[in-house]
Amino acid sequence: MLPLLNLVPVSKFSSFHQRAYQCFSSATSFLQKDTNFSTLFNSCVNVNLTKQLHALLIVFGKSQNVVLSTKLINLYVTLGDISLSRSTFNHINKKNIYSWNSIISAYVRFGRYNEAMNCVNQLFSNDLRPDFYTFPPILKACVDFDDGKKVHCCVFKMGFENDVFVAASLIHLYSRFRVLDVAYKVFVDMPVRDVGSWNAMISGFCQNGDAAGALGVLNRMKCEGMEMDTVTVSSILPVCAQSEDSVNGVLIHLYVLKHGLDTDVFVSNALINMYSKFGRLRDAERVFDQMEVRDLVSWNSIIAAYEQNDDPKTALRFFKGMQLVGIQPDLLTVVSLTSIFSQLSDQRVGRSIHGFIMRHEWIEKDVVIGNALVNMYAKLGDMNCAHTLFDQLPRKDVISWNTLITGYTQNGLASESIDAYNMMEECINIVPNQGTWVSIIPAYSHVGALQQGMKIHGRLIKNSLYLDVFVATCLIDMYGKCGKLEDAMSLFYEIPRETSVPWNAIISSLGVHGHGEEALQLFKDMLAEGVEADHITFVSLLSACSHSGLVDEGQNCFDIMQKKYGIEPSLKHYGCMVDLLGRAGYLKKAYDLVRNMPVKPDASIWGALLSACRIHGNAELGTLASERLLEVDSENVGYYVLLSNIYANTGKWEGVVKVRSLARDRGLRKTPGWSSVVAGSKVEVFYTGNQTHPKYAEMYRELRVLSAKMKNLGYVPDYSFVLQDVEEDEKEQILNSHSERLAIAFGIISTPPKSPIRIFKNLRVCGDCHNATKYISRITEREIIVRDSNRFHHFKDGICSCGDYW
DNA sequence: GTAGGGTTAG
Repeated sequence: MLPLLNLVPVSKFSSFHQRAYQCFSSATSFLQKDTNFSTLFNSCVNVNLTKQLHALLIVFGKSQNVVLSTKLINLYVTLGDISLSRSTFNHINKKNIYSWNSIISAYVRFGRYNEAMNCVNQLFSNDLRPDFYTFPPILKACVDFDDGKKVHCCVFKMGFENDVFVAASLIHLYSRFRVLDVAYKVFVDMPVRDVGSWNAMISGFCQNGDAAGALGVLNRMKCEGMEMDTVTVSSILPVCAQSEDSVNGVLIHLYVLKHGLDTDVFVSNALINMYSKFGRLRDAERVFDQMEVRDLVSWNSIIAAYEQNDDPKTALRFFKGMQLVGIQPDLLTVVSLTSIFSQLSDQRVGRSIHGFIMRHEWIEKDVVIGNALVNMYAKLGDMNCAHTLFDQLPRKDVISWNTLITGYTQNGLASESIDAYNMMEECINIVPNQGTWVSIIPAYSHVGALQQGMKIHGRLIKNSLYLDVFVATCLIDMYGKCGKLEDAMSLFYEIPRETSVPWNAIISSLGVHGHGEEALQLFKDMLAEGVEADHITFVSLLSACSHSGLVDEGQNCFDIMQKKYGIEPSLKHYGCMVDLLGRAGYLKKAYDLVRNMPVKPDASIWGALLSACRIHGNAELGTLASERLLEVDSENVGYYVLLSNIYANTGKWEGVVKVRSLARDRGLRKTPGWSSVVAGSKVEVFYTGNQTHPKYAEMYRELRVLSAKMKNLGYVPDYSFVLQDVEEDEKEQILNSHSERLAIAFGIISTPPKSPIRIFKNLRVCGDCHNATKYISRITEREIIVRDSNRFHHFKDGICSCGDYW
């Protein structure tokens, strides 16, 4: 009743009340002692009128009439005032079972289960005998207590078990306690079932996520000739949404229309949510448009629909519409808002939502809202705020931790992410879940922490979670990124692969290892197994072609992606194509592609072109690309470095000086280059030019010896990779102190002879170091695996797997 | 005069 009142437009609201008041006044002006007061209750549409009626009952000496008092109790509850219900109840001298039932169900309706149970205990200590009506509310209250079984025994002893209302409550209770077999037993033992009994059983399965069970019961219901009602439909629709069963979902929608169930708010809300999950926003909006009455859930649902389907602007428009009709946002509205403003990258409004939440003290109320805020700050790239807020959360659950860990990983702060994960593992009450694994494994991949990643893999094997497609995909990616391509492959063949997700990961792994042909073959296999390619598949594929110099194949993929799959190329796809053409030396073609793009090229596109210019020493186009680049992103220092590289390689030292001073003026500093090497179970990190390592002298000696041997075999240092304008012998010294060279030297002196060396570099590997590593692999008879920010290089017997093409 | 089974989340 109450929410309905809220929905009456303000203009109509007053006349609605006026009418009720007139009705009430004209009825009460002729009151006599023997009036039938019951009829007056219908006019009491608000608490004030009810209070007046209450006063009249007292004046006419009817306040001890248990029938009228019980009516009052119920009326006050309907109007939302439980304390008036309670005082009315207290004033009855001779309470009967009706009044007890009313006050108990009143408390249950308000979720005040403790008080409901107190009443129950008082009732039991009186001489009154509970009846059929007493138990359903009690059973509902039992979800907060563990004595459901005790109440069931009581129900059983009193012979109420066969009452359809009591049985439905029992089914509901056992479902809530996740003992579906007992719930099902109650259900099948019922001698007579009404639609409510079927609904209780169906929703029991639904709320335990058992779609098949729910649909099974629904089917039987149909066979027995029982028609679905609004409750059945609103229980089953979320299941269709969750199991992506659009066939049944749409069939049920047709049923709804045919039987006129669409006037029910619950049904329409469930339909909106279902269509939203299917990504069918037009259908969701049509349902919303056709609703006669919309409540808070309807608005929240349509807002969330657009928010979750990446249309924050429309979501915001609906939020404004909601404010316009005077519906107050609740916690869930605000959760959507946090996501909307992180999608819109709107820091300012994001902060104001934070303020709004603080003013309403909602952080204390529900952990979800705090998590949503942490997530918002993380998505806005402000990990300081995210972490501060996280520390202040009054309650943290596993999702709070996952949000923090993911935030760090996605902002490229892998070691902070790992720190957060380690802190989480110290909390005894937090159990990591799927979300934890998919946020921590990528962090391990990022820093190449293979050992830790494998430890998690081992842990996941025990609970079979490694078969979860998302977790497994992270593991595949990790093995790929840590150089264990065979392990990535064998895991890939172990797991279910009906969706594109694991395929994309393995194709991308093959790509960064330079196995373009195999990547193309896997793409064919994927299609042969009937798996549909998506836009990410093509990013992986195009980048695989690019790494292997498969220009024609890449071009072909780019074409069929649009023509056969109808996928519009995104910036990522264009980036891959520019990279593919540029690296292969088709600089003009690459530039033409950029000029004719229907979308505005961003920094990554110009960056790809610029790095192609560096490879092919085209200073002219390089300068042009970098000019465009600095227009769209003048903050990224990497691009200044690339341009200064081009100038250095072409001997234009004045250009180098110009770029450097430009970067300096803008307060940008070069990202320090570092390389790490795995020695035993430890990971050692080296910075370029770092001479403070305890074993530096030993490493440097090793490098001198190697250098002499390399020169005998024909190695000539390539000084164009030295950016400083210094003397020749100093240049050699500089090359020898590159971080990747230091890491290799450390690997050689601290691991057994002929064992493989694994190196990670945060930037791209230097060209001279690449050449030198080939010689080193031959001299030391070692396999050297270098992963740089772009791809893998496997050095063996003096050659590199990338064929010097990178 | 009183009762059951239903929709939205990080």
